[in-house]
Amino acid sequence: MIKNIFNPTAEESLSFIEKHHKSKPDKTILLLVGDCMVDYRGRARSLLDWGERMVMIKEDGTVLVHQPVMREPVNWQPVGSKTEFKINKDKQLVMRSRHNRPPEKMKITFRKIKSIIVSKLRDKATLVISGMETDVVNQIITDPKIIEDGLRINKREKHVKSGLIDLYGFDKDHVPVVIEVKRSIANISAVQQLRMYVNDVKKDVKKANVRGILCAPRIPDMVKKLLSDYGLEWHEVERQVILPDDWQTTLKDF
Amino acid sequence: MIKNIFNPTAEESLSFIEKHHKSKPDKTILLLVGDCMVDYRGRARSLLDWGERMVMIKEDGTVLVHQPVMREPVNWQPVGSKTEFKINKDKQLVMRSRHNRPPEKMKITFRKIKSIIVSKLRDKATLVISGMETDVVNQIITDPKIIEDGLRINKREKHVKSGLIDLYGFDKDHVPVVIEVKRSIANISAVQQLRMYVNDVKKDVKKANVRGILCAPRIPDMVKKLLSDYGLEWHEVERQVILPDDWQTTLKDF
DNA sequence: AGGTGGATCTCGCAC
DNA sequence: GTGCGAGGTCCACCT
Repeated sequence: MIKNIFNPTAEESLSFIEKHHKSKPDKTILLLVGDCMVDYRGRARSLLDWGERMVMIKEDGTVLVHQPVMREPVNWQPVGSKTEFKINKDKQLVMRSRHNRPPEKMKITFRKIKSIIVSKLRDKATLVISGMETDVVNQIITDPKIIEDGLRINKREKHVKSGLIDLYGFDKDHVPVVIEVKRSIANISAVQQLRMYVNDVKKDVKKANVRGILCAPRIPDMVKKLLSDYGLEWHEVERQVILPDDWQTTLKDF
Repeated sequence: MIKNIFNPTAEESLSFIEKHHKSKPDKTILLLVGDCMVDYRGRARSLLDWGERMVMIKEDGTVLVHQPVMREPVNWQPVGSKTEFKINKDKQLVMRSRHNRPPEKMKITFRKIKSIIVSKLRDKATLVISGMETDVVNQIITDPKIIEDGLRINKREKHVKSGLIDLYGFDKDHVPVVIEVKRSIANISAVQQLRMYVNDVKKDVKKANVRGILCAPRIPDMVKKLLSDYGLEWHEVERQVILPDDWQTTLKDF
């Protein structure tokens, strides 16, 4: 199902929306292309002056206002918002969207509407994704010798005073090992983080000898130097992406 | 300018896109509603099975794939991507988008197209927003007794070895004070950050007595406990939002 | 429901 | 260009 109207007046827009969207906003998406201004009040406040944008209302109540550039919507309302349409005293179409907890409201006033589309979208697929930090962590758990021979991983997400250790275990000489994993370039704050964790563990286990290893696909020289200064280690890991077997055929003809 | 076509075949879609979008992709946005699957390879990899979605190509090359729910696009390409359309051997419309540095590519295959819209969007407005961390920082500079009586702010964005101190000054007893400002909920890493800054200042000024205060609209009990453990202080600040004067009239009739 | 941390984060700013 | 931090972050996961 798809319905559309082009260059409608405000009144035509309102009756179109009431006919095709209002009774089932949770079953259809609505697209509006037009010249509008946007007022927002909630966690912050903003005002966006007149301009032509694409407005989308999704089935879950999400509202997105997209300018002609940028990945991010310039304004939006969160999942669970309720949206209503009216005609104001200047005969303009006005859209008001409300959200509770956190309280947020957005008002969009249209002075020209180029197009409205209402459509049902049948989509039950969920994204299958790979290549995230958790994948690297899982990879090390599955095969600890990626880091070094004799390493045994004991715990994932071990809580210490300063935060959460990604991986905790012992090396072949039974020395405690703290591993911090980063999915992209490691930075100085990762070093500080690792340093704190190692100190926490030293106190917890009452041992002076605790190793700390930073794992990342790339570790800049400055960071390596800092790690050396603190007696910490590092390991550059290949960020390999594992996909289900039946993907291979799909991907080869990219 | 706005052009549209409904329930086109793959061939009709291709010629419509070539006619209305291909020659000026940086001057028009393109909306596609249809049943598609998405392959993505780049910083990560993903596969999204068949389903009906809304695909948008913006003037800057950004591509967004939106499912019927969620604020975030399920797939996307960054600003600066180049997109091409073809018909595959199964007579399906295929969209390929490429990006350099970081290398990313996305392939969308359509098996049914419900609607295509091409439109020019004239929009020169930029968002006026308020409620940022700098506001709290400015507020403290303007009126330091918000934190405590006798406090004098000496420097904003003071550089130390570990980073950038938000606010630096002295209390009524001339003891150095380091203030770290967070605009939302303070977390454990903010404590570590403050702790390092205080240590850096202790070394710099060669004094054992340096105070550290964490300012945030909300500070969880666990974080407060950690601050106490380290001999640091905190101050929960009201996050006030400042708007230009001429907004008041616009906002009052929300 | 609230806390915690990752993200194909995105985006802006300073160096 | 690269690095760093904020965001109306969003979002999933866990307690």
